[in-house]
Amino acid sequence: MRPDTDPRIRRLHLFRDMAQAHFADLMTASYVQLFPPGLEIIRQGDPADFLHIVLEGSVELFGQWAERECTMAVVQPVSTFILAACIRDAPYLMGARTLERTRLMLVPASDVRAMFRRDGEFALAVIDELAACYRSVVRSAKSMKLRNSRERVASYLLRQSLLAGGTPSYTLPVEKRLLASYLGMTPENLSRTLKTLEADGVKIDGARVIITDRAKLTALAKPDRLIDGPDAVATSAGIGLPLSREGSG
Amino acid sequence: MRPDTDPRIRRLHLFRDMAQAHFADLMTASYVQLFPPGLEIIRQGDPADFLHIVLEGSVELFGQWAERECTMAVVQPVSTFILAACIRDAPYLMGARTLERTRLMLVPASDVRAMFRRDGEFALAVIDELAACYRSVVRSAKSMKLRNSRERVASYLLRQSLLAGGTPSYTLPVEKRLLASYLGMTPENLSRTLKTLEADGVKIDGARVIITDRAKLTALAKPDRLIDGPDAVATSAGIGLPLSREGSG
DNA sequence: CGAGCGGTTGAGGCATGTCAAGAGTTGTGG
DNA sequence: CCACAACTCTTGACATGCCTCAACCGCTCG
Repeated sequence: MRPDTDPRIRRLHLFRDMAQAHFADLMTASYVQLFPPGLEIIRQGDPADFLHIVLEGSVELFGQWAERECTMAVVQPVSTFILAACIRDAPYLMGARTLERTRLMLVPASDVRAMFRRDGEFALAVIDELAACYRSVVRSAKSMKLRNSRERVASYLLRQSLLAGGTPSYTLPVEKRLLASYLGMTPENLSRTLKTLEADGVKIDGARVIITDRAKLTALAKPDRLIDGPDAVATSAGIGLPLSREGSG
Repeated sequence: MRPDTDPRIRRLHLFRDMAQAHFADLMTASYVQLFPPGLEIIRQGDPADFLHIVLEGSVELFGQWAERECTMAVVQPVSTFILAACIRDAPYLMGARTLERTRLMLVPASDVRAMFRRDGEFALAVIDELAACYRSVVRSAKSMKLRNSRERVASYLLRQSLLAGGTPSYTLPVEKRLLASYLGMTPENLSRTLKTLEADGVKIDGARVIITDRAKLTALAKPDRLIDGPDAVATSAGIGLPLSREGSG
C-alpha cells in the first residue's frame, strides 16, 4: 500500500474486511486527484471507468433528460459512489459534479471487478453495499411517490434535525436551490413552502433551521422507518448527511 | 434436489452458476405454495424471512404511507423479488400482493445468506443481480423526477411496444388502474391523458394499444437508454414486461 | 463598482388531484 | 340462468398544487 493512502478508506465497510494485500493492490492501481468546485467529473452515459471515493469536499449526483436536470444525491466524505455501474461495466446512469473543492480517489473499475472475484470477503462487502444502496433508492422513490412536496420538505427538515443529534436548531448542509431539486420541486416553490411551514413548527432564517414545535412538525411529516431509515442510515435518501451511509450506487 | 423443482429456476442468472449440490441444498429448504388472487403475501415492515420466486401468475410490489399506496413494480414469472431485504436481514420496504392466481417458491432468507458465503459463484451472481436492481430503481426514479405524467405515459406505451417485438399494436399487460399508480398518477388522469395522446400518434381501445404514428410518439416520449434501458432490460422500470429482467429487489 | 448568483416574492396559468356520476364488465349467489 | 353487487373505466366540474415568468434584494467576487 502506498504510504500516503488515507486510512479512512480502509475503514469503509466496503474495504474493511478484505485481505490487506488485496487492499494494497487496489490502492496502488488507484490515484488521488483534486478538483475545483463546479466541475463535472462524470457525464451520464459515459462508460464506468472508475469507482469514485470522496475524501474531501462533496459531490452532487444528478440525472439529465431533455434539457432538464434533477439532483439525485449528494455524496460526502468518506464515501464511495457509482459502484453499481463499475460492477456491471455499464454506462453511468447519473452525472456527477463537485460542489466545492473536492479530493477524490479513483479506483479503476476493472480492478474492482477483478478483486471481488479474488477476495471473497470483498465480494460479501460489495453485496452488503449494493443491497443497502438499493434500499436507499427504494426509500427515495417511495418518498417521491407517496408524499407531496410539503410533506417531503417537512420530513427532510425533521430527519436532518435527528442527524444533527436531535437539536432543534441546525444549518442546512446544502444550498436551497440544490435541496429543491433533490426534493423534486422548484426553488421558488421550496422557498414558499418553507415560509408556510412556520405555521407547522419550524422557522427558517437563511440556512438556519429552528424547530419550534417538534410535535406539530412530526404530525405533518409522519416519519416512517421504511422511508426515512434507519437501515444503516440512508444515503441517497439523505442529501448531505453528516452521519450518512458510506456509499451511493 | 427435489425431483419436482421447476427447471426454470436453475436457469435464472441468480442460480445458474452455483454448484449443483448447493443449488439442491437451497431447493430442499424451500417450498412451493399457490396463492389466490388479491392476497397480500408480504406486509411492508415485516422481517424478510423468504426470498420469493414467482413461478406462475404475477405479483404487485407496492409502498404504503399515511393511508396512501403506490405501485412500485409488477413481478412476472420466472423472477425473484425482495432479494435485498433478505440479504440485509431487514424489514421489507415494500408490500406484495398477488394480482392473479400465483405460484410462488419461498426460499428461507437465512439459507440464502448462508449460501453466498459458501458459494463464491452464487455471491458473484448476487452482486450482479443487486447491481442490476439498483440501476433499475435509479432509472425509475429518474423517470419520475424528470418527466411529467404525459411523457411517462408516452414512454411506457412506446417501451411496451418494443418489448412486444416492435409491433404497432399490443394489449396492456396490466389494469389501467395499476398502471396509473405505477406511473405516479390517478386513474382519472391516466384515462384523460391516454385520450389526448391520440393527437400524438397512439390510439387506445380498451386494453388495446395501437401506435398510429411512431415518429410522433417518439418525439414526445424521447426514449433514453439511461432511463428506459436496456441495461439487461429493466425490471422495476418496466411494469408487466414479458421480456423483463429476472429480479426485483 | 458592477456582474452574477442565490434567494424571495408576486401574478398568472397549466397540470394534476378530488369529487361525483354513469356506463360497461366481471363475478357471485340465489 | 339471471339479478345483483362490486369493480374498472370514463367523463365532467371544480379545486388546488405546482410551475413559469418576472422583478427585486442581498451577497460574493472579480
